[in-house]
Formats: sequence, C-alpha cells, structure tokens
Amino acid sequence: MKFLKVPEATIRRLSRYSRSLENLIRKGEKVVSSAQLAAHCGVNAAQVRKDLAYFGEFGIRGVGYYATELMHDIKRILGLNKEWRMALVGVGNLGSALLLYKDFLKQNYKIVAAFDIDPSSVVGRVSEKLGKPIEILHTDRMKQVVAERDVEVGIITTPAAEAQSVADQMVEAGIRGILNFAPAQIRVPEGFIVKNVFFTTVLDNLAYLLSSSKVLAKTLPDQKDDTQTTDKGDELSR
Amino acid sequence: MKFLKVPEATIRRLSRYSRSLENLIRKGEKVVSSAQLAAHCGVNAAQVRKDLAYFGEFGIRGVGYYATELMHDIKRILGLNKEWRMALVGVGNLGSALLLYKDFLKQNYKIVAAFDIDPSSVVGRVSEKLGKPIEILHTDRMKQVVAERDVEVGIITTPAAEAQSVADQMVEAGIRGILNFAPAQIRVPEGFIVKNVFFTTVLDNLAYLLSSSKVLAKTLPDQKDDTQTTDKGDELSR
DNA sequence: GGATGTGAAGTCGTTCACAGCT
DNA sequence: AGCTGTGAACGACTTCACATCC
Repeated sequence: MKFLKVPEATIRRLSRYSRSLENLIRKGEKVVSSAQLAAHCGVNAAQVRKDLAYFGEFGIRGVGYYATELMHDIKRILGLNKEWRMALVGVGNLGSALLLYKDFLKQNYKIVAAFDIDPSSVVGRVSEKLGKPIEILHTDRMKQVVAERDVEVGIITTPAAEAQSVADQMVEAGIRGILNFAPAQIRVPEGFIVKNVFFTTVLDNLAYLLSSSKVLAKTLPDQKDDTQTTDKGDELSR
Repeated sequence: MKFLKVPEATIRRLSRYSRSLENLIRKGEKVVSSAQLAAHCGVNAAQVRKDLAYFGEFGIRGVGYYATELMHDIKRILGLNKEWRMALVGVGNLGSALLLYKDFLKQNYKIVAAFDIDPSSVVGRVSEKLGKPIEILHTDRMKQVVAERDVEVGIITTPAAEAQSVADQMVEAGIRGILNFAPAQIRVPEGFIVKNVFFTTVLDNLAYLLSSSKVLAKTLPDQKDDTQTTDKGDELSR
C-alpha cells in the first residue's frame, strides 16, 4: 500500500460498500470476494480492490474479505467510529423532515440542536410528531449552543437567500463541516468544508438524460457520485 | 463544434451555470464572459467554454455571452423548456417535505400525484399545510394515474425496504426516470434511469474529510458533482 | 486453485495556450 | 484589443492483467 491522495469517488464508493456489506451480512455471508461486492454495488471488481488498497490490505488472497471485519474497517476509515453531532438551521418543511429522519441514527449521525429565525412558529409542527420534542432555538444562540453541545457539523435548510449568512455564523461558531441543502453557492474560508445536496441539480440531470434519447442504448449501472443510471455515467452527484 | 458524448459532470455544471446566470441577470448583467461565470461558479474559465462547446457556439468573440440568451439556451439543453410532471411515492416526513418544496416550481418540475401504502394516515399532515391539498392515493392506483396524468418522473421517498418494489411498479407504469431518496440500490431495466440522492453518502464524505485532517491545506472551491469543498474535490452528489 | 494487491495500459475529463472572430 | 472556440498537453481515475500469496 502506497500513501496517495484518495479520490473523492473512492470515498463515495466506500460508503456504498459499507451499506452493501450490511445487507450481505444480514443475508448470512461471512466471507465476501471483491467480485461479489462489486456485483452488489454495480462497480468493477478491480475498482473495489483499488479503493481498499488506498487504506491498507484487508483481504486474504485466495479467500476474500471477512465481511463484518471489512465493514468495520470501512466505517473506521470513513470516520464513523464515532458519533457526529450536528446542528440544523432552518426548520421549514425540509428541516423538519430531516429532524425526524431516522436513517441518520443508523449512521452515527445525530442532530443535537435546531435553530430558526422564528422558533415559535415551528416548534409545534415538529414536536407534535416527536416523542421527546426537539427544542428549536433562535439563530442568535448558535455560537453559544454549538460550543456547549460540541457540534461539529452544520446542516443548512434555510431558503437560498439566507444560506450564506447562516454559513458565516456556523464558521464563526467553529463548525468546520457544512451540509448545505439550500440552492445557493456558499463560500467558506480555507479549512472549512461545504457539501451541497441540490435536488434540482439531480433532477436537471434526469431531465437532460430523458430529453436527449441517450436513454436507449445502454447497459448496467456503475456509480460515481451517488447516482445510478442505466448508462455508465450516473452520479448524484456526483 | 463536434458531436461527442457529453460528460455527466458537464451537465451538472450547466445546471449550476444556469443558476448563476439567474443571479447575474438579477444584478443587471447583460453580457457575461466565461471568466465571470467561471469565477461565480468556482470553476475554470476554459471549462465553461468547453462545456458549452459540446452543444454549439453561444458566445461572441471579443465580447462574451448575452446573459439571458445563454440562460435560455442552457435550460433548453437541459430539457427545461417544458414542464416535467412527477409522481411521488411514500408520503412520510421526507415525502411530505418534498410535496411542499417550493423550489421545484421555479425549475419546471411539478408533482402531479402522490402515493402511499396507507393514504389515510398521511392526508392530514400534508394537506393541513397546503391551500389546495394534494390528494394522496393508494399505491395500487399508480399505473392508472400515471397514465392519466402523464407522469414522466418518479420520486421514491419510501423506506429502503420498499424502494425496489416501488421502482418496479414505476417501470411497469412506464415511468422512465426515477429520483430515489431511499438508501437502497435500485435495479431497473435497460433504458430506464435512476438517480440517487443519498444524504448519508454525502455526510460520510464530510465525516471522512473532517476526520482525516485533509481539511487544513487547501484553497478555493471548484466543483464536480454538486458539492463544494475547500479542497479541489467536492461533489455531492455529486 | 483462487482471490487479492498492484504496476501498466487505457479511458475520460480538465487545463493550457493560441488561433480565429468581432 | 479582447474573449471565444478548440486542438493538444496534462492529469486523474478506471480497467486490465498478472505476479503474489493463502
């Protein structure tokens, strides 16, 4: 194993391998080959091995990989051997939905604070659905609460117009990683990270593929980003 | 201009150019150079020109591009010169949020049908928020309603376990493009397209970058997929 | 024998640099 | 003079093919 810069695509695939391994393990598989895993994820087998090779040697030649072991190794690589504490800003429709989104929990992510410019207007909507209601705080209190609750990741679910200013406050509060759902280009200082989730970009992709009749001639998946096509290209997004 | 296979990344960037152009136009810009647009989107200027070159010649040498004209051209390329009619299946938290998500409207996307296995349990939640309540139908009626309402795009917001079966029904109903939010690998026949939107994959990416202290040494954005990092790599969704 | 790990080859996408218009 | 359009250079990621080891 060499020490090289890891492609982003590799990280996205690791995420998928981990999910696939969970399924394979549930089905009772103890040992998995790169070919099996590759088929399950719709990628090339050599790709699987290359991806893993960035981080070490995890398999046994002539045998394969021990499924649970590999899954844990991948999760450790991704930094999922800890719980990530997140703060969400903007408790509108989407924000509320994410507050209630169960799948975060499975993945070592936890929303420990929620903010809005007008907390009173939204408290009811969310807490009526939740056993232990999440307390919605005014955006003013971000810096303080982020420090108190040890928040490392910020989620922006405000309208586009407010996204940059919220991001600025997050940076100010010491949050280094931001997951942005607002359809706006956000700038952050060096050393900080923004990952966007733009539904409409993905839809635009879909629209493009459906329009141009590229849709007709291709074969099996294979992923980039996080998207899948019948075509070779795919990605979310990518 | 040659006739070549267009990279997915190009399509994602076109989506971004279009959004940036809207902003620039709102600011009163009439003519935009590739350098301006590139700066605004955090990409290389040559990249902008190359991306456009896949589809024709849109600029004037020595001058630049007429902003509104270019925006319309890009939208036409992406297939946004029509309204895309979508059906959403799985009216849970996320599904409800998307039903109420205003930004779809701006982009020529419209949800014209919503389905759930248990329509009665969710009607209240969504329609209480909506002036003209969306009628939630039983999944049984998909094929019929999709045909009646001319649906071309399906949105899956069910739990992972049901995603594949819902996708099968969509395919059966003649829906060629699927936007999948359920964290599950979906298979569709040749000629159909699935684009995934996996929040947790993006979060995993963020977690990875935050863990490995890659975060410390880099400079400005620049996008792939749909995500932005301080690093060169980025992507959402991609 | 069989599946991993990996250099080398191949493919794809990005950036450079400049010719070509206006 | 300035900015587009584009071949050519570059770089990055993927796939192949095989030596390596269980």
